[in-house]
Amino acid sequence: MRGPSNPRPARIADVAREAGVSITTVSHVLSSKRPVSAQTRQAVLDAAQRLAYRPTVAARGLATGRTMALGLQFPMEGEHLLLNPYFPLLLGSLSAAAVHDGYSFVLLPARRSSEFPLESLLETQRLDGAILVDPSSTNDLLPLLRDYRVPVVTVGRYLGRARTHWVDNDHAIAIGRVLDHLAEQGYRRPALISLGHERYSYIVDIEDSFRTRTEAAGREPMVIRAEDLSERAGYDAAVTLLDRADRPDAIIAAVDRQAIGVLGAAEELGISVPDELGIVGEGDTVLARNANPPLTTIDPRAAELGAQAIAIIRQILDAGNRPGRMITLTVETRLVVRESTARSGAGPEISPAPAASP
Amino acid sequence: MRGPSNPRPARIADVAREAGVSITTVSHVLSSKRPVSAQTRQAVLDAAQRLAYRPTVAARGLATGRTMALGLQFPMEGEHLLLNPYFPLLLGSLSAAAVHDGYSFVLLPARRSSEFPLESLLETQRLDGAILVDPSSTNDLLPLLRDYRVPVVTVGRYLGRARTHWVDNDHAIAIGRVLDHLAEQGYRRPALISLGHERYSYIVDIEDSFRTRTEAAGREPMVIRAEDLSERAGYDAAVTLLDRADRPDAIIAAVDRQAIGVLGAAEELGISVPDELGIVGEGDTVLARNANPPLTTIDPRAAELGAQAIAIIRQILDAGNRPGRMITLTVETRLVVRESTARSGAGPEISPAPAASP
DNA sequence: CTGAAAGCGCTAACAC
DNA sequence: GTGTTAGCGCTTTCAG
Repeated sequence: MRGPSNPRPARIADVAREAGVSITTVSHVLSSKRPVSAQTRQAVLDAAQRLAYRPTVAARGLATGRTMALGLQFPMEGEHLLLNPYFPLLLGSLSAAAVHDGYSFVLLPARRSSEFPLESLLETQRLDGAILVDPSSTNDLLPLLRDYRVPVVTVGRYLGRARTHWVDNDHAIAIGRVLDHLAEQGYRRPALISLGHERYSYIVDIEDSFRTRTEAAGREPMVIRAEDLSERAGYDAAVTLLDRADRPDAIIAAVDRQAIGVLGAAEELGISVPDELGIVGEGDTVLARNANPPLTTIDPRAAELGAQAIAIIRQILDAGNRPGRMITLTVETRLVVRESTARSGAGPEISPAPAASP
Repeated sequence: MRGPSNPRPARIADVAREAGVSITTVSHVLSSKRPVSAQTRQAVLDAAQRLAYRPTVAARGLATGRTMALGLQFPMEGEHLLLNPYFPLLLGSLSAAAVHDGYSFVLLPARRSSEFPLESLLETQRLDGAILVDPSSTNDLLPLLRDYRVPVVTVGRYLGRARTHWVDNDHAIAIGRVLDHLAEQGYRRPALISLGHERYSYIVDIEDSFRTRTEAAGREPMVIRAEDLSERAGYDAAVTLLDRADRPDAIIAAVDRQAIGVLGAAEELGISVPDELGIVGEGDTVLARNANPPLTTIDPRAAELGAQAIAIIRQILDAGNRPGRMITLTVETRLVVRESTARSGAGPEISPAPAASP
């Protein structure tokens, strides 16, 4: 069935009447801000369910002084070459979680510009909080939000001066898993393609853990920094790597887009994948899935990242943000093994997806 | 100077006091919903200005029954290969205009999925309206929004059954300008790279107008459909085109990303740009600007498109949407001439940017 | 042309 | 453990 069913949405008073209690009680059942007897509680919940009750966002906002709007910024503007097919996944999960909690978004630019009334927005206190995805350390917005005391949660850590709440992948574990997998498949000289500038925590993390792990294994780390996250940059980096005397037999790329470029380079140079060269990407995007051969990739678990980011915001807003006390959350990645590293001919395998660790 | 200045934002009552009138009058001045004497009006405006007054979105929403939230959907999810660096520009302008009018966004997925509580959102939280950017004709969302009577404005026309309000570029004029320019520069056999599926009005428009114009000039239209909007697809299409006996001496690509691919193909085949081949892109993105040589491109005037889309929404909401009466707005593009078509060695030129035509 | 006052739906003192 | 009630800031009848 389809189409609108409730001509007039249920109000809190309707629920109260239906459950035979006062609206106060309904309010408290829904917010759990004061104890309610189990019986009453259940009656209210049932009534709310029956009437498909949803609090009116505006009314709640007016009463609590909240706006129910969150700032949202992600690496798009001015850095188009960083466009990452993983963002859509993340945005989807952020939006789903936000909708669930009654929040909507104000899309924020990474840098101030005359076109966007940023100051006026902040001045009039219209944001309850803000979520910044992969903020570069040169991000203009973060210091500004701090000045205006807007609680900020970043997805990926901010490397600038300010401290923020954050949720991030555990990239050390991720790289460890990749290297273990490559070793198992008999690859001996893995190389890493990262990014030409270290403005993202993600890049720093994968470089560091790759270096550490490789050196621990008694090998010299092969790391090359690509221009950007594009296929082209991946291609260029791969060509350089594969031209070396001690050429790598496996390449880990910072993102799937680059990995696609690596694949192209291998193809062009007549290097067979996965036999002569293993390739690993990151993002678990369609790019990796649809490649030929399909690419082994690190799944950052975007859905989890998004949900946790919103959860942190809610926690801060509900608890009345003790300043200085930062909430940080690590989400484990998942290694998705596909043909691009399946040297042994074993079928694809997928590592278990653990829950976020607190 | 920086940081929060107003500890307590001004309320409508403050403005009323400051101007020596009632809050009713202030409200009416701001909404122009009933006549107010010029004197009083000015006094109120001045007071509001002085106090930097901004209406509280939640309060207004409560009083009017609006949510002040707009659905926003653009081609990201599930169609990652369509990622277009022009979207960030458009999103920026949409967001700026929305903020100005007090609106925030709920990011909507193009297709229903179990992860996103779309039905529940529509049942309850009621969006005031929705903006769909380049909706494909197979878009799931549009029919759903219709069923729930959410006013929809599309950027680019929707080719499915339903009619919507829309704002769109005038692609016929755009292609005309490009062809004129190419002819001036002495190019005689222009070809067009479009998209493999006709699900977007944009693609239909440029193909049609290219065909019409070329045939009118007594030539056979050379049109090839690329796989997607990626550099790779542009490259592949260009290689095919440049392999023909009657090979084109100019290529117009549907988007800048493809045009970059065309450039790569020319380079690889040893075809000089702009001498042997002229290249034109679309989007006026950094991709075109930073290419070597810089690419001539069609500027869709994203800022104007975004502002107009929001303006239409506001008009519908304010006027009380007479159903059936669709608002449509055409925004003229601008041709940005750069080296990739500068055969005559003349410096870059830019066509004037006309205002939106009503 | 202008004002007073009654809500809009919810939260949170303040009672009991 | 539960209910009464006074706002939150704005729009909008209804009076004047």
